[in-house]
Amino acid sequence: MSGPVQRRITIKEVAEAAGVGVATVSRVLSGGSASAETREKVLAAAARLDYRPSALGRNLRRQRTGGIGLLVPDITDSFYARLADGVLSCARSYGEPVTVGVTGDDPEREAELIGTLIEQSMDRLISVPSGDGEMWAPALRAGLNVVFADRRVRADVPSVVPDDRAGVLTAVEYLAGLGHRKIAYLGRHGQSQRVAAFTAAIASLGLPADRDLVVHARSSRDSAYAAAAGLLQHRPDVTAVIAGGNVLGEAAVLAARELDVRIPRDVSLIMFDDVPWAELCSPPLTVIAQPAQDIGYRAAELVLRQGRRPPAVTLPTKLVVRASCGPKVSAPRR
Amino acid sequence: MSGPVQRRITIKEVAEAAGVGVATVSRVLSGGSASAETREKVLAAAARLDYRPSALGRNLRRQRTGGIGLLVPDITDSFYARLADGVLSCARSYGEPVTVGVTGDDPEREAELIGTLIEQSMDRLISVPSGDGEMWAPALRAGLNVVFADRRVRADVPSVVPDDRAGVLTAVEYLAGLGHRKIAYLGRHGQSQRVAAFTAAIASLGLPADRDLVVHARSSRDSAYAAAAGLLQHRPDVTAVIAGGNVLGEAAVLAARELDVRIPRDVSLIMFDDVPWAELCSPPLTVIAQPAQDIGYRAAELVLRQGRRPPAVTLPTKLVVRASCGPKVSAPRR
DNA sequence: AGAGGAAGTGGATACGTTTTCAAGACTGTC
DNA sequence: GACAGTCTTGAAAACGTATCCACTTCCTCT
Repeated sequence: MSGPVQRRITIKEVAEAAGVGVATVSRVLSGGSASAETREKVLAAAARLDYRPSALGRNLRRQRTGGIGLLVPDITDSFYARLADGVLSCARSYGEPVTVGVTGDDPEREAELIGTLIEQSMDRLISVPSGDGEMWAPALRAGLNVVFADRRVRADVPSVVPDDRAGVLTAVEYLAGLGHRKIAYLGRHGQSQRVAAFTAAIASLGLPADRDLVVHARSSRDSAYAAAAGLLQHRPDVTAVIAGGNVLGEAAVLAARELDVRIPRDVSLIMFDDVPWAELCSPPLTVIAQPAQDIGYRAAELVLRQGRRPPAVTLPTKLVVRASCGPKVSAPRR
Repeated sequence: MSGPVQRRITIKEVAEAAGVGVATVSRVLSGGSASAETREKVLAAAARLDYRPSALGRNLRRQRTGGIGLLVPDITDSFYARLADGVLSCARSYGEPVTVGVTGDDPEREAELIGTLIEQSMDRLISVPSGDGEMWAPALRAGLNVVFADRRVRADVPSVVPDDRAGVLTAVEYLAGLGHRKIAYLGRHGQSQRVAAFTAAIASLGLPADRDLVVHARSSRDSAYAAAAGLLQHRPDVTAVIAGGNVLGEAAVLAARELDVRIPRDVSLIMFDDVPWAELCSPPLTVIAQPAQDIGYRAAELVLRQGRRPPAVTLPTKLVVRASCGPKVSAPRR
């Protein structure tokens, strides 16, 4: 039914049509030097034949595939979707295709995806690393151009991260200012940086340290809900919680509602990451806004620019006060 | 500073190490016939050298790049993010990398991205088409394996779409049942299918037809807000609106709040696409749930299976009643 | 035992490009 | 007018793989 597929035009045919050698065509098309007359002829022939250079041939010759590999834990998470959008936006202005992989915060899956990308000879990679980044050693040894986003787990890899320390500190200070002393942190695996910032903030403000006040969830929504519900249920003494991401925050609101814990009367909630629905939520959520898109964009810039690269760039976060935090009530909730 | 990058192992070296010819190595590794003894030797040598076949060489030889190209209007939109997640999930089980492009619902950008992917010799493409799909003609002529997702704009391209007709009809019937007669549709460009279903549903229920009751927005959040606000402001007679997607719904809630239009007292709202925050919203949003992830997964299956492909698969939608719709009040809002 | 066939194997080729290299054409200077 | 220098050009090699084809070996059937 469908017509005969038309064979692809090669550089050889263009050369023939223009009456020059293939080398000349290649040079003209990649901006090398050539006489005005030849350039004219080649360009005309290429246009006439609608020639499109094959990335396959070029890549094999150059021993590297263009484009960028991007590894995120969960593309369904608004934060990573925005991060990806930033990467895609930057890559588009360079005309570079982006190959996306979802790690699910699983180091094993991440290693597997790295393998696939190496097989493709992708030499530029942006990743939100899952574990401690040890699986990156072979990739780095192979000369890959790697940039980490959102998390900084290796000193030898340039990273673009939000200012976790300042963000967490702001949140903790804000809650402490409202009288809260038992503050819990609801995080996901892989956020070691942020957890460290949390315990440091707690300590610096002289609040009681309690390891059980940091709870971890996997990347799935179910896991987030379970963690949030568990926290709310088993620790009636906590009066404020910081959710380490928008799906954690969503889970916290849901769990609170289910358990009949009122926000902010019974517990105050601060969510990391400002998402459009935070304002629509009931109550509107106080958040630590993170420049997700910028993180992606800057990471892409870093990985595309060949020049010397700064070891790390940290982007500011911002506290956006809405209505999910209130003063601590004296009576502990039942 | 960084150690010497280690050169890549080639099939030639494996052949040498195994004491066989390159052809044999290739055959063994791609599952061709070989004696048990040779297979053993080759596999051992490959493992010992940690050989990874180069996708570059293979692709050039095969005249096709593996992997899937995926084109979505906006990866930031939860619907398309979930759709992409479905594609990625299916592709992963086949070990195929996925290259993602963002079209912004702009046919020109879409054409540009198609060009980039053709240049990469990608021969499998999944797209949420932006316009009427005319820019796909060259790609199809080039023999590309294309599947449309979410929208069906060409009969000669297999498509995986939600059941727009049934979904819209359900929504309109539900609203009509509550007494609403002036129902507006807030859509985005590219959703011709759904708009047609809307006008058809309106007609089939004997409601007054009014072309101005369907309003269009571009893919950006700003545009969505402007469209929603405009509709709410200029048409005080509409008592119910159907938002054709989650960002439209979000914009409608925001605009209503800004304009002091109460939901559902002043206007009822049904949103296409069930998102986690719909339940968290105030009021919780009544929605038409769409199987976004399934759409992506099925599309990926279709594009990966070489066999005969059905012209179209339609996935069911579901009305989820929450609290954003109420009976029509007799007095028109001011 | 000889013929016929099947199965295993490796050399050679092609995929489309970029880049090197040497040769040719041309310009300017002494 | 000869020579050094610059600029332009095309033939050829290389990138790593899959596949064609011819060759050898081994088995089976007459």
